[in-house]
Amino acid sequence: MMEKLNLLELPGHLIRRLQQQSTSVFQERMKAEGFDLTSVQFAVLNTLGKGEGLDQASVAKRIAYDRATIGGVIKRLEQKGLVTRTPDDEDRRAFKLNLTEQGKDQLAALQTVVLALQKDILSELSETEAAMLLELMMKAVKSRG
Amino acid sequence: MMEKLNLLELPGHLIRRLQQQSTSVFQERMKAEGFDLTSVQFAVLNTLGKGEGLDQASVAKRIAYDRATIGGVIKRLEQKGLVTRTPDDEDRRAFKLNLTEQGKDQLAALQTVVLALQKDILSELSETEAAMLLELMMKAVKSRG
DNA sequence: AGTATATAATAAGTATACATACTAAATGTG
DNA sequence: CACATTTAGTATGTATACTTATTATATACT
Repeated sequence: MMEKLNLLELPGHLIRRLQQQSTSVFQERMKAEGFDLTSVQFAVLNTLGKGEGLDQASVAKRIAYDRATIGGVIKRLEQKGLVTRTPDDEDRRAFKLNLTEQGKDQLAALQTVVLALQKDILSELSETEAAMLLELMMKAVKSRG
Repeated sequence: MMEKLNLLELPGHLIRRLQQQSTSVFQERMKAEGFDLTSVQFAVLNTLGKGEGLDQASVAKRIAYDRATIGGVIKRLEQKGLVTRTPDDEDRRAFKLNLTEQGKDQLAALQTVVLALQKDILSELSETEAAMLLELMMKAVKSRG
């Protein structure tokens, strides 16, 4: 008689729970501060913050998403008036992405909020433990970039 | 001039990347072994493995999902012929969930595969490091159960 | 018993997340 | 230049993941 795995102690389950906690904290904090942005949307906004006129594929590569998902995210950011899409003269398949003034303002205002909220995600850990976890996660993530 | 956050070193990003890696490894391995199940579907199957005749809400609570999501997952498991839903005589709102013979077989066959694949998720880490990461993740996850 | 509250499941809506396929355009090679 | 391959973006389809609302049923309380 095969014993069932104790799922709750396996890496896969714990990682998912942590991700769940992470997005949950992000959403609550953002809402509390009066912003209407998901973590993915913020990630894209932040990536566009340097004003390099990246295209969608480049953004996707930088933050490790697939093109299809990022396409949708950018569409929503455009609808919110935070991002503009301009046809790229040098590559007629692509669009150059840039923040609107409103997008820049939001991004600036968000820096403090997002930085602070990151600590809440790991609020159960001490400073040392959190640092250790970050270290291990960075090593564990195969950066296939 | 506000410096943009280096997203790539924040907990939120690393956790998401790890989750991405986790589900990716899970899917590849399952496919390679000839199974057609997602990690969530396996989690539900494994939870039902004890044969307690749990209902959807109980399953959801155990593995920390919301009811709506689990509803869909179970529907798909039912369509695959792995799970049965029987009206609960004691609570006419609920359904008792049980594995079919095929479900039990799959679950048994999956134990080794899933256990093995968990190591691949953290293949960049040494045994000691992986253990440490697990430890920290368990502590970091607020088990609001 | 009658009523307020809580709960199980579903429905509807939004937002990821990714695979696959397709179109248009760019690039590499002979 | 002709042709094969690659790439940018979109479309389609499937599967989470969660919120809010709704319906039916239970439970608690008066």
